[in-house]
Amino acid sequence: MGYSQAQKAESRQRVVENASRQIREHGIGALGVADCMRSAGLTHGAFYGHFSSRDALILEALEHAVSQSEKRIAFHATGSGKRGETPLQSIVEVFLNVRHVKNPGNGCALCALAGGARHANPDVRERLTGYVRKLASKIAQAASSDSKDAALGIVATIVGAIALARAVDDDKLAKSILSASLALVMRS
Amino acid sequence: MGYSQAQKAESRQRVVENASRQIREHGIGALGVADCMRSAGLTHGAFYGHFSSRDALILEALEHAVSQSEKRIAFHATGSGKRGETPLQSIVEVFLNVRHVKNPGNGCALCALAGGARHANPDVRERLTGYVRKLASKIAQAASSDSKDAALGIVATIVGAIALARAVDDDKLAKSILSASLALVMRS
DNA sequence: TGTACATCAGTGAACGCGCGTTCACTGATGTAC
DNA sequence: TGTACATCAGTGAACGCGCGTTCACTGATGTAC
Repeated sequence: MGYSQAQKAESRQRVVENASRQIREHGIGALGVADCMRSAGLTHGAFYGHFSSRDALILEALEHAVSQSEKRIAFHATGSGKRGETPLQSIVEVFLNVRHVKNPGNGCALCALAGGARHANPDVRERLTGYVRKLASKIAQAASSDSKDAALGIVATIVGAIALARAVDDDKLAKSILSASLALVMRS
Repeated sequence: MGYSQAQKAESRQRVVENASRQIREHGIGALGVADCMRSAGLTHGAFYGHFSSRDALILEALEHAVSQSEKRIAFHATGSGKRGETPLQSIVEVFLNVRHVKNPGNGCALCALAGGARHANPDVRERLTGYVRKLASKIAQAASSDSKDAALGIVATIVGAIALARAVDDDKLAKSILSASLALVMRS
């Protein structure tokens, strides 16, 4: 039907963004070629004009999600949160809140994918590992007194709290998990 | 070829046990009907003589894994660990060790499945939610001074630490995650 | 500026494969006489 | 105790469906003259 080169770039962008949201929302395994093309207003046949394989899209979608998460953390790590909060509290509360639990598609890629990462491509694991390191480093920086290693414990608590809060079928329990985890992290 | 009733019960048991290991090792989505029958020395056609559907087996396999995990916790919660350890440390170290990270198939069902639970059946989520509550209660009991709510933070840290240590593609980083998480939990 | 044509983004049908499920069949088990 | 037969655990072929991938085709874009 005729499409300009600019439109192709936009299509591709839309597919990657939708896929990035979808892998966080429903998991990597749930990402279907036909689905993600349809959600971008295209038919599945056009897929291989944009990506060499489903795995290639997954890697791009992951990269999109992770780099978006990293940027968000870098922003909040400046301590530009509400007044009266420590930098550590400011950064931790970006993760440990009900909105984040309810919206995995726009949330932290690690929280959404950590549980299934060991069944994923080496490439996927590598990218997530890099993100773990960066996140720990930002948190160590915000806590200033802690070593980078100690920050890994905070990362683990955050990831576990979000995974559990999403797994559980009781909203009240989910909230308790969030607040208990926040308290545990801040008391350390 | 002729099989006794006793043999049928044994077959069923073998299938459930293998499936229980497999969902923890490779995820619920990776459990194939033909695979799990083959691993029990049978062909796929016999499956529906034992279970009404794949989902029914998944639920039984989960039940097997969870109740096994619960029993193990109940045992360690008696404080029968090594001398010189607090009951809390004794129970937490059942989870936070390298052997557990390397052997998901024999490990804690929650640590293995929490990440993917929100994509699972309501039945699966319900069973895991019950396990979260029981685990928190046992940990609160071991820590004695803490409220049951505070124990949820410890559960989150444990689940996150194991998920991360398994996700990451660097063994040294995995060990750091474990020790940092143990330190965080014990310092609380 | 206008015309001819090559390019290429997207379409939609088709292929191959794996997987959950069904089913007709087999043959030892174990009960009835 | 021995024989006849119904039961039923397990076999293996087949079905239907979804999904990743391929491909011949379409028609507007945008370049060459």
